[in-house]
Amino acid sequence: MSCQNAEQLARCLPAARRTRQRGAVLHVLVDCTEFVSAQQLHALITADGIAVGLTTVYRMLRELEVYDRVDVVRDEAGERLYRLRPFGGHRHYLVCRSCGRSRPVDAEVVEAWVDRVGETTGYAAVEHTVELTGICATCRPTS
Amino acid sequence: MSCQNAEQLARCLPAARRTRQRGAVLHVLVDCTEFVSAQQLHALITADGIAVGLTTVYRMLRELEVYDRVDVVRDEAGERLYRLRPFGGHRHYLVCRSCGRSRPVDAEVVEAWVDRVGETTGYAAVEHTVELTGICATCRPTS
DNA sequence: GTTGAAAATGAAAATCATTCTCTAATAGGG
DNA sequence: CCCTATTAGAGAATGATTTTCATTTTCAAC
Ligand SMILES: [Mn+2]
Ligand SMILES: [Mn+2]
Ligand SMILES: [Zn+2]
Ligand SMILES: [Zn+2]
Repeated sequence: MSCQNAEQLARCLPAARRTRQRGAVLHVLVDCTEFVSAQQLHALITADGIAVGLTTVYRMLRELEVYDRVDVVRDEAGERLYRLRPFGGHRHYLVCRSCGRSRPVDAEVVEAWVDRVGETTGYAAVEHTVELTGICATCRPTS
Repeated sequence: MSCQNAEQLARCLPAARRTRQRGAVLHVLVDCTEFVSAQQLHALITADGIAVGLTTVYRMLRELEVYDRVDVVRDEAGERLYRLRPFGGHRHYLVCRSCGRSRPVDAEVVEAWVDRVGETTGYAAVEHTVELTGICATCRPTS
């Protein structure tokens, strides 16, 4: 089910030791096809019958974020949602406000625009956040 | 100093009554040229010698948001920052991560891209968040 | 000018995701 | 096995925002 391998992922991180907990977080995260919050992820791991502290889940997600292995978005409540980054660069997503399912969108246009803004304005180290939400076909009430 | 008028703004909201507090929030907000948090705004009002509860400030900002009179961004800590919306439609901003100064950017390209994504994917009611941050010329260390 | 119902206020408490602290557990090299 | 630096995690702390609810205020009607 994994589009990435948990062991491989572990090797990208600087952790000195291999623990049951770190393994569990990565294994479950690899199987997540949608964005999940730290708490949801913790619940999923727990549901698998593995005991891992919430603190550890938060720690690992932050670590993955620092090492650019996850994309992060905020939901409407400001809660942070994580998803393993499928490929090299980051992606942007269109998330259904009803069911939460997301699909990556082609944002080349936007990336180019961001670069241009950086050049035009003289701002350095320009970073961007781009998030799209909508109601997917499945969730749309049948008219 | 106002690019908008507080009284005019008050009329856009559904409030049934005119109070000293509501007036104060709007007056101070009108003079803010940069994004401010609810707490900063509260401090500014207090500094003006007007007593207004923090609760009331939060309430008004939420109201202004519901009625599309403010643009809202989140800083890196996830805190919400508000700014009166200058014109009809919403704007996107390039915010300096060092000093917080922001400038609107021309995002026509992005708006068009968003529309296209909506059409292409079949998602309804597509909404977007686009935020840019960088380091402005003033803040950049002189090399 | 008075009155009163509804609206608005705000102090204090609650919420809740996230971070911090600090002790106990343990991985893993020697 | 031993030792110790690393990791785990329970519980407390944090802090922005929201909720509660008793009190105050507005303003239209009298
Ligand atoms: Mn991008
Ligand atoms: Mn836009
Ligand atoms: Zn959906
Ligand atoms: Zn700056």
